[in-house]
Amino acid sequence: MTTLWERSRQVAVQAILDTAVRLFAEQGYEQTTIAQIAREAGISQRSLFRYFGTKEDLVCGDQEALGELLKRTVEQQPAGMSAWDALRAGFEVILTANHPPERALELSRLIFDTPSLRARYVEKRLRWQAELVPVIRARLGNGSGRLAPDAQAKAIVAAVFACIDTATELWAEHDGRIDLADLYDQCLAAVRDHG
Amino acid sequence: MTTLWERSRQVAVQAILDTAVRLFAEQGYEQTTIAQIAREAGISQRSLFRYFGTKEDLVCGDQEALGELLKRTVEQQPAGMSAWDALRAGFEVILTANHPPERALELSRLIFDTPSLRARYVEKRLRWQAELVPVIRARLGNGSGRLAPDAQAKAIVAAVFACIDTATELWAEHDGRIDLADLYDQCLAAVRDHG
DNA sequence: TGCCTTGTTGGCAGTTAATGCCAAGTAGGC
DNA sequence: GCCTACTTGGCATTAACTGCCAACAAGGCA
Repeated sequence: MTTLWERSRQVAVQAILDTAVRLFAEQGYEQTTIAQIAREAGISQRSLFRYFGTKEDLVCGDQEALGELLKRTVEQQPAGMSAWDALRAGFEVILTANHPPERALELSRLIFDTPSLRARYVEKRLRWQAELVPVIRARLGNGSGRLAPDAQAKAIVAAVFACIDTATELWAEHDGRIDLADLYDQCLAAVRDHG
Repeated sequence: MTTLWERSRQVAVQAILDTAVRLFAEQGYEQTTIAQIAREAGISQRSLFRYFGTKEDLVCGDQEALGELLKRTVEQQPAGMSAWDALRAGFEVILTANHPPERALELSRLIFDTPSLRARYVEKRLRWQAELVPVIRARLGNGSGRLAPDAQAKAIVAAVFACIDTATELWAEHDGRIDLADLYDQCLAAVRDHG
């Protein structure tokens, strides 16, 4: 354990993150400069960029870790489970592993209200999607469609993420008062149920 | 008609676009600077930014026009047609209105391979989605789901775009040898058909 | 305890995309 | 031919990044 270095790093990261989120909420994302965040967090601009490669990572940074968790969770679902149910189980785990709802709400609003942030957020999610495709592909019965199983998996994963995204947006719009998992189920039903 | 201005503008835009796409293909997007494009297209950097607000617009620029066309097309579908079919009709019109397939393929590859470009592309598509939601909402039968019709429309539009995106990516991966509309139908079937 | 290796920090200069401003030029109406 | 309207290009500036280097702190080792 590289104890002190490790620990002071954690402290610095948290301080930067808190400062950044506060300033973004107060002044808006575009109006807040890296210089200001660094100044108020008591760190040099250069070091801030070492912790967070880009300004967007201050908001979307921990997505990397969640993506890994999501993939592992989906993989570990019982073999008989359908692709849809496995993905839904993964989504559920992410929900509980996420920030406290108060901050998650704040971050979601920030992301959905700031085009460049939303774009970056979607881009990170696209990487999750790519990693999930082989996992889902393994779960598909092989007689079900004309489409190559790989493409079929791609479409299913993309649709699930579209529902996750839509549900999250609705959730943020309603200030978190509606259960996110419920919203997801309803979005999926709107897409998959005919008639 | 503001003839000469209008015409020379068209010429300039086309020259810039050709130069840019060529350089992007040769050296990659990130490695090509605005200064180089301006120099080789014989225009000042300042004017280039007047024609195309951002570097990304050199690739994703004409999306604006397509979004407008998409919305109008979907609106004009017969009243009895389902939301899904209306969206599919819109998609089909866009396909025919797009660039010649050779260039469309090149642009698609560029977009899918360049994270910052893909982010911007997604951002534009999200704007199309937002504009389509009220149009689709008007087309929904009101007894079909627990979800508020607005949310239902949002989910459907998001899912359709997920399929469009997936189909386009597959199409680019197969060098345009598979029909894009077919791919779309198959993606949608993979998502909507149960069993 | 005192050194030495190793990894961290901060400042500085430089690059690139993007924006505002102003002076110079050019098309088109009179 | 002149005047107005609009466009163009150069200049300065900002903000996000990146590379480089010198100062420094942590932890191991004698």
